[in-house]
Amino acid sequence: MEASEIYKCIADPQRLRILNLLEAGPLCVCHMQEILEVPQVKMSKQLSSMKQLGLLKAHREGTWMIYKLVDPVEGLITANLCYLREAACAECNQLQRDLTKREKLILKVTKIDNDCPQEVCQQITCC
Amino acid sequence: MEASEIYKCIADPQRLRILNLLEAGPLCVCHMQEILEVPQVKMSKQLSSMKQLGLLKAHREGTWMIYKLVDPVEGLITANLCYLREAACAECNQLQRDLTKREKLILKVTKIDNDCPQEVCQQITCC
DNA sequence: ACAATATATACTAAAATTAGTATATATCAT
DNA sequence: ATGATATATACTAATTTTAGTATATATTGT
Repeated sequence: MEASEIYKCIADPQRLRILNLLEAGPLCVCHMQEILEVPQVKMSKQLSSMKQLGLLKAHREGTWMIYKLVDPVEGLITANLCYLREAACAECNQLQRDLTKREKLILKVTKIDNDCPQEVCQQITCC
Repeated sequence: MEASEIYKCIADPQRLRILNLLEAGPLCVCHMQEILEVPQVKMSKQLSSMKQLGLLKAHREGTWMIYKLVDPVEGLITANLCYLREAACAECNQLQRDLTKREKLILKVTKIDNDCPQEVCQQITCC
């Protein structure tokens, strides 16, 4: 994968936020949608472009599609997420807030709604 | 400066190469042009967009315009150049080759042509 | 004042990216 | 088979980015 392709990808704040979320663990489309507050089409298209690029893979669980980072994670991605988490900028705060929102959402859909893909809720200490 | 703006900038291989060159020291437009082998218009436009973004600054020395990175260099740029120099990919090799080409060119214009901006040739051990 | 060199800008055409609406597909529960 | 939910795709319109040609400006040397 070319560095320039990766940069083009993370040059879009939304795509960067997706990578940030997925680094913490797999997620299904609708949950990412809820965290980022974007229309379904947009989310779906961005995910598919990132999958095509080779950064993400997906599999189905029921009606859900679970997306995750390919393993091993592209080093350039890791390095930049790592940098941005330390840094102090508007975008960086957003990334942190997304992670918090992710935690809460997974807890909710797991414990309260009891309606969460296996692979996602497995991440919770007590599921 | 927003991270996404910086990523958009370095998503263009040519702009990345410019930053890579300038991290080694200031250069005038025509020398960068020669190293990267691009038409004058393109070089000029890319430089001006990067200056506008706030990554570069420029001053005149005779008919030359000398460009350099603003000080302090944007951390995200430094981190990425650093990463790419260590990495093994086509783009990374290009960056190395550019630096070598830069060394040779500066030596030539300084010692042989004797036609080099002060600030550029000052970098040479013996000028 | 004039020519040469280095660089920048205006303008236009071409290409790439993004966004939106509608529609399609897959899976599950009834 | 039908309806509901989650997701993907086709198509189009709008926007942004890039590239190219021509021209302008600034500086220097004659």
